Amino acid sequence: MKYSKATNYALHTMVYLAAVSPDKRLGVQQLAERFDVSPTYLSKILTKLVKAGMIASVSGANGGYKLKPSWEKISFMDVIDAIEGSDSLFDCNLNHQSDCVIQQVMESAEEEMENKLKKQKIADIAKKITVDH
Amino acid sequence: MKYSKATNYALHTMVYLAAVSPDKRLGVQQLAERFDVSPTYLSKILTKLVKAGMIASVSGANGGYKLKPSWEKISFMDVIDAIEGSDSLFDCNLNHQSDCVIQQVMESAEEEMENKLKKQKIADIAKKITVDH
DNA sequence: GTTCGCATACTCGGATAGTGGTTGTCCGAGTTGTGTTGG
DNA sequence: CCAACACAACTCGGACAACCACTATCCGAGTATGCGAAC
Repeated sequence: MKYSKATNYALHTMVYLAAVSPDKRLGVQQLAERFDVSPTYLSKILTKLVKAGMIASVSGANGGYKLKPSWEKISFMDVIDAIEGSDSLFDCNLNHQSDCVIQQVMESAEEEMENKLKKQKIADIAKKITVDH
Repeated sequence: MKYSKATNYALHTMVYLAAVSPDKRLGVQQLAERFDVSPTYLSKILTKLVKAGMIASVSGANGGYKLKPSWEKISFMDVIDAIEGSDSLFDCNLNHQSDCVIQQVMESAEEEMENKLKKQKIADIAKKITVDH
């Protein structure tokens, strides 16, 4: 089990947008070049972030992606949910009568991680960035 | 991203072995029937637990699987590691100069979950089981 | 009664295959900025 | 000088393909148990 590369690209893009300049519009080509991905693939990932309401896309010449006004509230968890979906990491598909105790344990452990990720805002990390990411 | 079904089967098997009777030997057929899996597939999963030193397998007539003496120390995390491997959930494969801050955030969040899973012993959960699981 | 051998029940592990999700690529369509042309 | 038009740059989104991990099955090999036959 691993987080997908798409999640990685999404997180890096968000942090980069926040670090460089939250108002600046950046073309997918520049972003793709920076992260060494194909532009069309990155575009597909960013579309998910657009649908989740985190960034805005501008078509046409000089178009690109830009953070939306409410960007400072966005957490790591938000981005991950947008890409991976918000399903639980663990599903007990066995049909026992009662609620599955194992399921409960796994979910509560997962919550620990999610709480940490909800606290971590993209904006906080963007401040720490110097050149890269 | 999801935990595999194999992990679910492994956890259920461990809890079941601990609940029924830690010394009792159970055939893979009974176990498979209980969890509604094919015996050969479950056997393949349990082999990983054997190699991790959690259970012992006995060949031949009246053979089966049994918990090893040290079973009470086994945590959820141990079982998950045995099945899924102990790699980090998140790998930043981008080559930036410095250490990736995003990677650090993800790893620390993951640790929160892992700590919880390390505290949860199979034996503790086995006590809560009545009939099923 | 004891021992040997065989059938039986069982796990082990490699080979194999289906399936679904991830990772990409390709391309046509739509959109915006810019420059050019014609009045 | 201004308006209309054409072109270039760019994103959008669907279709499609390669790849890999997960899931699962099959079967031959090895192993322990128990029963029966032979001495």
